[in-house]
Amino acid sequence: MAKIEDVARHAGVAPSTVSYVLSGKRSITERTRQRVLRSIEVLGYQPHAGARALASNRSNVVALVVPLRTGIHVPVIMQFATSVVIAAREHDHDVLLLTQNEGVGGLRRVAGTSLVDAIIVMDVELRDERVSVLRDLRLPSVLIGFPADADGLTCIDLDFTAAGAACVDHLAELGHQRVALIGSPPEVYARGTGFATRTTAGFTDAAARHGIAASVHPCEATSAAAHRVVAELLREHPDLTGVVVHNEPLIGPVLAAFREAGRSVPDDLSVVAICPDELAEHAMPALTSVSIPAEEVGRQAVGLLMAKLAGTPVPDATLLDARLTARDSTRSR
Amino acid sequence: MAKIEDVARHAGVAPSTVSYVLSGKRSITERTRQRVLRSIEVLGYQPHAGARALASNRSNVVALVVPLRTGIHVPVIMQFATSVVIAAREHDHDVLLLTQNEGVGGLRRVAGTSLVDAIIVMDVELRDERVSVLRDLRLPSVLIGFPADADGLTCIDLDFTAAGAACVDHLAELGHQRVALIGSPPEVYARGTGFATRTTAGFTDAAARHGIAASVHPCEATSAAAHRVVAELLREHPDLTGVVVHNEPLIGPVLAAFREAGRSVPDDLSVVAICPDELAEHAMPALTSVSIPAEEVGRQAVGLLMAKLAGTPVPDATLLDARLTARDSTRSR
DNA sequence: GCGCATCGTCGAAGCGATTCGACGTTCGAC
DNA sequence: GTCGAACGTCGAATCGCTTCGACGATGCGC
Repeated sequence: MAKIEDVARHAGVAPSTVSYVLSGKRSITERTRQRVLRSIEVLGYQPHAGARALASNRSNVVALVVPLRTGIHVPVIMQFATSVVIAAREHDHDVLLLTQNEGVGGLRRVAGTSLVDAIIVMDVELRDERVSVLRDLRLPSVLIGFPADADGLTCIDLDFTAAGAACVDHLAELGHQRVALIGSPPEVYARGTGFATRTTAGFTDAAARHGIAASVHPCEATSAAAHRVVAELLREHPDLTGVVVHNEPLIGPVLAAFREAGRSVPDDLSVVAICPDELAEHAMPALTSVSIPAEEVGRQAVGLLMAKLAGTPVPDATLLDARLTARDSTRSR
Repeated sequence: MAKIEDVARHAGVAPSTVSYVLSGKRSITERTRQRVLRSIEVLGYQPHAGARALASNRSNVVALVVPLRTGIHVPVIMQFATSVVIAAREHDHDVLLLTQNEGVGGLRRVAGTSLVDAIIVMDVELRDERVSVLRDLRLPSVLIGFPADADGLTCIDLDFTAAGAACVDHLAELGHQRVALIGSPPEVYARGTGFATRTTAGFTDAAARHGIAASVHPCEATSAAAHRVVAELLREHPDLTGVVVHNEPLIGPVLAAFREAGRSVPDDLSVVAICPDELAEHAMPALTSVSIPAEEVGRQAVGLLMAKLAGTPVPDATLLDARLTARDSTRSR
């Protein structure tokens, strides 16, 4: 493996010059710059990551903590993780994967050993022990989701409150008088996961504002549970005409259950989903939805992190717009 | 941040002694060992990853290349990735996440900069350009899946041939005379992804061996496509009584389609799935299935990698047993 | 009681980059 | 024509750890 010294010798310059060519931190004559680049190419030189990290005090690696809990939709996580990796690469960084189960210790470890320069944490809960650790670590970090006490932390997420409200606004505009929200599994609410409770709040408040009846139904992510909830809804609220589903794996089963119960979407019932766009587009019928912009969140999270690494100040909270796209599952009455 | 020298001073020993306490590469008197450990704890010492990597020529990081293509079931990937991370941590390694889209360049980069010690590649295709690169890199690697030319490489996967066969064996034993396989989307076959073609082969061969009629149906992972395939099956093969589904997202929709077509599972039709156990258990009815042991594959892949890193010889190919679990979706005729 | 392994520890030499101060040139301003 | 600033390059120090050879002390066999 060629080292910087080899490159320097080959190009007839000092090692430091090679370093400056690579980093651009000092000006270099175009002529020697080209010569050095040529040598790098000829020798196939690739700087040693460890040496670089040691000397520069930067590893160019960011940690990504992904959840592995129940009740959260895996494809969304994956989409998000992927976009983080891609965005990080665009900023010349790599991504170290950490799982929830290493917990706080994992954060301390990767920070303490200088393995990573910064941390992204997904699926933050209202009361999250990692939050205080992150605050103590002197590494930049970005949280996906909002803890109860977000002071001094950088957080980003879809504006779920607005998302819940947007669904109701849409249904109210179409003239619906009673709506229901089929939400995340009970354990998710119990954990105090921000996105679930915020959606409910937005949903409930908007319904009140419009003066229409509303109810909230947490639901396990199984086909059986979906059928149960649907049966219950139809039984207890015969006047129900608008349904919001905020639980990705349930979308198919809920639609199927309505169909099997003899209710047609959108003729008898209007359905709005909060889910990634592809999911809404591929459903039958295509669903009116508020999209969960996982990719956008990932990209922006990395952007915030890089800004912090560069010392640029960033906003504490970033809420992404809730955009509702009308498709074929809602209709006015 | 405390360094090894601080620990050494605090414990009254040489830095090298601290290092040996940590690595165990030379014997140390229990008394000084304890003293050093104490100092480490008191000072909260954590070795600098970069310095360690530079000096030892080992980063203690393995790269994991995950696919981000269409037609592969995301939760399975995630399960697998998670188990890799956990297993790696048990061997004191971390995991660097790479995405397919960085391609061969990504492999060259992380290897060339000594960022990682070893590589795990998921979703290997029959003709995969990464394969030759991996062979050239002098880093240990493990492939999940089998390329056409696996010479000199370490591969591991579920024995999909056996899985396809096991499904047919089970149905044949129950007396079924015509079976169909609903498989991955066409593009997956087109790419030459090993697991899809191997399942089909096992399925077809077993059917021939049992002398029963069989057909194979690639299918997009959408509810609409599922309905289409089911309709086609019922129309073209009225004598069909056994169905194998090897396409996770389709399981729900296929069951729903049969139900809507007035066919009961398992009374009219027996269904066997090839999918993770939880999925089979949560379906309605619970599905007889050959499980995809993602976690097991992940753990073993890491095990193989660690063995290679330690210089222990490992088998070129590891095929995990296809275990069929009978549940409520199959019945004899 | 002597010589020889073995054991436990030390010191110093790397590992391969970055970075800072220094130093000779060049160029524009006066 | 001189002076100073800006520019381009170099050399050396440094980052924090591992590892190898050396060396005194200890234990064993004879």
